[in-house]
Amino acid sequence: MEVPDFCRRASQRIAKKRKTEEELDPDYQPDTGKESKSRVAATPGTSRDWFIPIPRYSPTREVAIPGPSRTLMHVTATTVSSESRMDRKKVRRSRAIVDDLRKPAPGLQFIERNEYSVEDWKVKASEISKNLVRVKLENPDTDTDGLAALEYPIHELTPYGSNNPDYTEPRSRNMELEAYDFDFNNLPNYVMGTGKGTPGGPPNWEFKTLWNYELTPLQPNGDHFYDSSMQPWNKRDVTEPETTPDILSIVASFYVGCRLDLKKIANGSRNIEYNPERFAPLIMRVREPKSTALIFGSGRIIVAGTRSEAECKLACRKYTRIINKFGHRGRVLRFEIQNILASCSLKFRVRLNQLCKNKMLGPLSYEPEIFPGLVIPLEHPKMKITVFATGSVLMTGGKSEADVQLGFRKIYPLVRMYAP
DNA sequence: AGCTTGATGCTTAAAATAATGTTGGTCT
DNA sequence: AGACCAACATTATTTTAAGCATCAAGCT
Repeated sequence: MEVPDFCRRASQRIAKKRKTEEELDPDYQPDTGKESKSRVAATPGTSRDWFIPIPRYSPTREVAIPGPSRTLMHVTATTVSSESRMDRKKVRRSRAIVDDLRKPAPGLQFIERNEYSVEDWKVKASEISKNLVRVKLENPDTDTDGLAALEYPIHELTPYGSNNPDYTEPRSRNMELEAYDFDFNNLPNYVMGTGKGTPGGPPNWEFKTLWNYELTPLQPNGDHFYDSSMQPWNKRDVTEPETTPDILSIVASFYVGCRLDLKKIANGSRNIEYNPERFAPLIMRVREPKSTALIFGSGRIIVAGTRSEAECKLACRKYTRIINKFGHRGRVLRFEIQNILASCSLKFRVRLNQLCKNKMLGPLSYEPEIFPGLVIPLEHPKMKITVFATGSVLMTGGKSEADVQLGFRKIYPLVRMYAP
């Protein structure tokens, strides 16, 4: 049997590692691989001298799944919910095992055993984008759910909704879940912006317009998605938001201008953690302003946890002063705010299952079984905003307080449309 | 035994940092 | 078969949201 190239290299590495470990420890017992789930069991009847390592994650690739329905699919990887830290580590390594299915790889178990037909995989959740539906699958071999997400053309799927006798309610408490609805043609379409948007095309819209008018989704009308004689919105002013976002944490970085002796600092100061084998930098905390710093030997320092730009700068000066007590001559150089996290409550609930179908901001990922929030990416200012069904909003990635306010004002009219 | 309750820890996002580890590809 | 390289993961810090799993403790 021809051994795939990546398997050959893997067995080489193992042999090399075993050799060095044997040199260090004469009583060394090689790992049999029985315990490790990150390894895929070798095909029955073949030698166990090499194992099949899981191919690396590849964003998308067309693969043919062997089995009764040899459907062409795009394969993407996804994360797994509710796994322990170690399990997640294993799962990450075992993501996208179908990556190389299309290549002739005679040693790969899942081709030979013909077990990976679409019918054999348990459908866990789905997400609609364009005319493809994403389905998360459960892999019977690795005992991990959500191992891979496959994208099927919709017309090749059996409807998996309430009409299906096998249908079970998702275990999520969020009963707004409509991800099991595969009927793409009946997705609601919204007319937005100036009202001159091309039917079927991307809506032509501006935030300014959104801000001025509360938009109302129009009902599909025959072959067209909306009736052109109708006004695309109700001319009603959107009320000003009742709240503004509060800054929860700022992450900033700066450079002290010289290399630092972390051992010396660790031995002489309080409120520090230093375990270079576990994590390279020294972790230092001060009470006022309440913050934490990661101090690297290169002289770069990351300060996290402050609640305003002014507090953050003050904390940076404080850490520099502490460091200078140990013989360094540092200054605050190249200070830069890297990330601001802010939150606020909208005071109304948001229908996330409808919001995620809005095409205004591109494809939005919403998988309530994995995480109950809907993440909306913003380009200007570049940040990500997570909206929860309860109306809580989290904003991450902002570079300044002004960014946060601007981002919130941009997103508010959009989520306002989806209030009950 | 089976239930409820509370605590804990994980999921998502962002960002910098940097040594070390892993993995697949290419070349000799 | 082995060297080498590129690219990425991992380790940790901060902070919150809501949902879920998994514990322990207490009660019936």
